[in-house]
Amino acid sequence: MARAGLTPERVVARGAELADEVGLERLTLAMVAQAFGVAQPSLYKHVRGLDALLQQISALATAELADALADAAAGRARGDALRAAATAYRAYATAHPGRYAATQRVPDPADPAHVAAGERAVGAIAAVLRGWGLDGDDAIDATRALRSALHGFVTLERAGGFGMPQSVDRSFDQLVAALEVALAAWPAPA
Amino acid sequence: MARAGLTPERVVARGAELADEVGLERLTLAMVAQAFGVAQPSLYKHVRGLDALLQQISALATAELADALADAAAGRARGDALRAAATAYRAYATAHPGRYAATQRVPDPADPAHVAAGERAVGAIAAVLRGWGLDGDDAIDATRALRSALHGFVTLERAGGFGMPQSVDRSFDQLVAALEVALAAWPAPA
DNA sequence: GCCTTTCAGCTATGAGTCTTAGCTACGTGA
DNA sequence: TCACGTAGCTAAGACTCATAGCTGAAAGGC
Repeated sequence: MARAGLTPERVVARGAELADEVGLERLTLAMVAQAFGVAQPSLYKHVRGLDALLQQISALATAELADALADAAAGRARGDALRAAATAYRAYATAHPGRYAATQRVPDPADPAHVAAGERAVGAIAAVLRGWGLDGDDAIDATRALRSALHGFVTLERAGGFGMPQSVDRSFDQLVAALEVALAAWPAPA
Repeated sequence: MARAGLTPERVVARGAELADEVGLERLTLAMVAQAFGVAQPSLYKHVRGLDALLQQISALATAELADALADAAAGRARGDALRAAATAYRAYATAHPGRYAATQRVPDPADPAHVAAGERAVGAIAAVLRGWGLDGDDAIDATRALRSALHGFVTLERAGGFGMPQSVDRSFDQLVAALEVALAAWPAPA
């Protein structure tokens, strides 16, 4: 029997594709194995198990998202950077729902690349805020607010939480515009 | 063998408690059955299956959350109502993580009580916004923004997404204050 | 060119999940 | 008191992840 030529990287990449297609929570080792035309236990030669596979998909996705955010914000400032990064964030979550869901897993401290990717992603958002001169605790608060708004919007959108027929695109534009208003006044008066 | 006295309501209630303890995604029928001292297939006399149980936990939780939001906002207006509702939202998600996760399931159109609970929850948030005189598409956009910010914050918080040591409580207060700023300027200028 | 070693992928197996089928005996209504 | 409905049971099947141990293809040393 000819070898299938599996590698950890290929298994993770295929797993990420399948997660985007069927949803992260429905991803199964049997599915990945079938995609390679291989018996399910064979995957254990390349991945420690389902949980490890999910964690590595998370690492991959976090790195991709960080890159997308950094690319979008590069060469822009203030409102332009905010809009570009927000749009890139939503676009990634929409194009790669399974991967995006995986990014919500906390990085394994034992995986330096994963931890670094997480820091790059948060850093890309924090960098956008630097245009408003925020630092210290204010920058932390604003970063958390921005992440919350974006994450909340894309997950609600994806989950079908916006039932009304009105344009979701318009709502997103308004959300981003509102964020800009809030940032201009940050920190908000008590 | 004495009957255990199961009912659909008791099964759902116990399921919700267990979901809060172990996490919604780890809730298992075997667990619920064990909590009642009953064989696992016995549950099928009261619940159509795991997915139906999760859906009914969702209905229960959505109703509870809607009540909590309505109670918090009752008798308050504008900033007071916003702060009270936001605090109640976060408190519910923190106290009942499993139930809160269940609220993200889209209501089954065939379950009118569930649909109504969802509308009550969204309506409670929309009612808060009425203090700012929003209506039409603006109200929809603002409701979606508010839901996104709150949902995003509590899910990131719960998932351990706020790794920095700075106070999460303070960040939440700042988020709510920023929402108030944004609402005062709604719709934000393009 | 041959032999050895490594290891990728295999089969077999076990524990756990949800789910259905069919039985039994408890509790209730007549 | 008796019959019926049904709550909860056991048994069984299809699926999951995971481990153990085998086999044969590929790669390296001489």
